[in-house]
Amino acid sequence: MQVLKEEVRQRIIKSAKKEFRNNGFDKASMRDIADSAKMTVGNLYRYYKNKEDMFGAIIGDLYQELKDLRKNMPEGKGRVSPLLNRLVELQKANKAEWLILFNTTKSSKYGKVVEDIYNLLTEALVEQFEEKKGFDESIAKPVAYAIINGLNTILQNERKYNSDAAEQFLEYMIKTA
Amino acid sequence: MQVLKEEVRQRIIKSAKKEFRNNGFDKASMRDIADSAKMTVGNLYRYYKNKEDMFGAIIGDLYQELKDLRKNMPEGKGRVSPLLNRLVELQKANKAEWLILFNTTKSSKYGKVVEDIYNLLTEALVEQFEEKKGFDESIAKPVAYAIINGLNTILQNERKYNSDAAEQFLEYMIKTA
Amino acid sequence: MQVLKEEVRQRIIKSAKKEFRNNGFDKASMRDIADSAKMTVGNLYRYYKNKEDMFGAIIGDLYQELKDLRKNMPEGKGRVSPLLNRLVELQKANKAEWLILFNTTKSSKYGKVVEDIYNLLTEALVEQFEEKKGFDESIAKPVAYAIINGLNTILQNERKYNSDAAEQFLEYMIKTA
Amino acid sequence: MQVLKEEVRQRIIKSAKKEFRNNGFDKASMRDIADSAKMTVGNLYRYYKNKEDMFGAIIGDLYQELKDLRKNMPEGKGRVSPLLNRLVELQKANKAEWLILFNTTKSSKYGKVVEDIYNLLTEALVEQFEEKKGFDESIAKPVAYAIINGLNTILQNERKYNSDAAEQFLEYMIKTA
DNA sequence: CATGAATGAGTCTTCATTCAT
DNA sequence: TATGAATGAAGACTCATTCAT
Repeated sequence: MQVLKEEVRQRIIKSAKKEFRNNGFDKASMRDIADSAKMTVGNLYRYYKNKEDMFGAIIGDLYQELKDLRKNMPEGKGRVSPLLNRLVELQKANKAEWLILFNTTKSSKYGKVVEDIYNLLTEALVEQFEEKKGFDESIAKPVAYAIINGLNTILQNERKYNSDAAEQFLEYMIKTA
Repeated sequence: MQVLKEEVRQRIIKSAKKEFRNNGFDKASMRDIADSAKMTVGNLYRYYKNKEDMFGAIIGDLYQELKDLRKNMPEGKGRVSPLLNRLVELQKANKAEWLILFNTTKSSKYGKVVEDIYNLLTEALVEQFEEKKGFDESIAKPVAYAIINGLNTILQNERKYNSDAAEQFLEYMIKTA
Repeated sequence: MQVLKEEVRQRIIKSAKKEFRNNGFDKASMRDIADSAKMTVGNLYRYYKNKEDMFGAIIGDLYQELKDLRKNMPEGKGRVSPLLNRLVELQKANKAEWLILFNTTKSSKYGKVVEDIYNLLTEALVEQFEEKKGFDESIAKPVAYAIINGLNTILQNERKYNSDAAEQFLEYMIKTA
Repeated sequence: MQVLKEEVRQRIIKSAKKEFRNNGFDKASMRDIADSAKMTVGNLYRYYKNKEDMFGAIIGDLYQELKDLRKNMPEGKGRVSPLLNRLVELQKANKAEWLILFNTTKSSKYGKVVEDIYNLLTEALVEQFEEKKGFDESIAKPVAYAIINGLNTILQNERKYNSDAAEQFLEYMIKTA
């Protein structure tokens, strides 16, 4: 059964997404991906140089967007809102990829970006907290993690992205600040 | 030099905690644990049946506490606060174990408890949101995840548990609700 | 664009020669040969049954010449010179093939011929040494290998075969004997 | 069947030597080495970090000697003899290792040394040829290869190193120069 | 009570060869 | 006549677990 290249590539990506999402990069098995894509392991390597390359094919675009986020965002005070809006946008557009990327171990090349996003949001929150009395900047970091993990939860649990929930959740998280 | 059984067991647990915390269950290496505990791999297996058993010995107590949490907590409205207080208490008392447990994959036996805690908090929040206008119950779950992940971030980043930060963070997360 | 069979065959042989010479039989890659010949791997197999067959197509003629060498050479004393002259002739005429063949592992079918050439020269030298005092026949074999490997070195290092060097080298190797 | 570590290490080295000598580094198979040493592949790796490490354990000493040869040899004219004597000495003391090393591909880390030895001998010969009329320096390189390959042939063919043959062969190769 | 040697199934990856189109 | 997708067996290497001593 001879198949078109592009169709095969899609099948691989689909299987790989599932595998990476369920098991993370390290525990994802090329054999399992191959089985699930109904082909041999060897054939995987005709499409992707190696596991990392395959991973990159999946989360590469999102990875770039996130890497560029810092320089594409306004600096200084009041940047929390635009930043969050952008993050939600990216989440919506890259649901599976986002979850895969954010479950990657920090040590890998791709894990760095995730860390950086947390830091970016933390910084933005620090500035915001400076304005308001009552909250110490020491909670900026936990709040940043809270926000992103909360958003990820929404992502994880809805078949289609629940924009309402995201909006409401952000309102909840931010309004006090 | 004959060593007391209990002393050895402690050495193992100490090394295993470090290893599990740094690398997670899957990537933790029995050999590294043995090396760090200054003994041979074989000896590890005299004290613990296998890797999972050793894991259980570490997070077992906390695991029990969390499993019993549901029946030890008051039911009905207004249980958010006591629940959170109890969780913070447990975190403080089991810092390393908590982080190890909450970074475990959901699929394992121990992952279930973590899920259950998220659910318990979610339920409590649902009730609370019902009272207040303005927030839908659909965000109860993300808020629950936000809270716990925020707390974990505090745990992860301070050498000694920063109670102030935890308190402040909870205040931030809850006061609107 | 339909291509003539013979032209294609030549392209393959040319690429294969380069590949075999650079990497030897085992490390030569069919894919690289195909790429370098600007065709697909599958097509290679329409022209040659397999890698070994392709190898045979390259060194086949030289292989035959060398196989027949024994019966085409005069027997008895004084055959060292004509033998060496013939070898140099063949080297000049089959530079790439010669180097490919002589770098092949002894175990293969083609390795046998190489061994046989060494033996033929050894035998001729034995006779020669018997005449002269001073040299034992036990060094006939090392001298045979020395001669051929020395010639190969010349082959390997000059862009165009350096006849002077070959002549001088042979003179050096033989004059005493 | 529990065995002493050192005995096992010896068994591995013995099998590895045979395998490396027969097939060279690249084609040597860890599985075959394990089989021939009557153990599992995994166990090989308890003794040697990887294939290269195992290779190094075999030819490491000889490799060092050869690497240091240049600086341990006299400079200037008349160094051909001492150099050859030293080479023969090393050959005698490291028969199997020598043959393994000299059949290694030039590209590897260890292949460099072999090349260097050929060059060292070539240089020494160039000087010698400058003195004598009649031979051009262009044959220094082929003569160097001839000498070493001739010596290797002796090594390869005798069960115990045939010192007489080596001596005689060198006399044959050198006396004219 | 402890050692550490050994196993075996698993991992990613490569490549000559085949075959549907 | 040619393509290139797919296969399958092999390669080096890792690691939790067992067991003889």
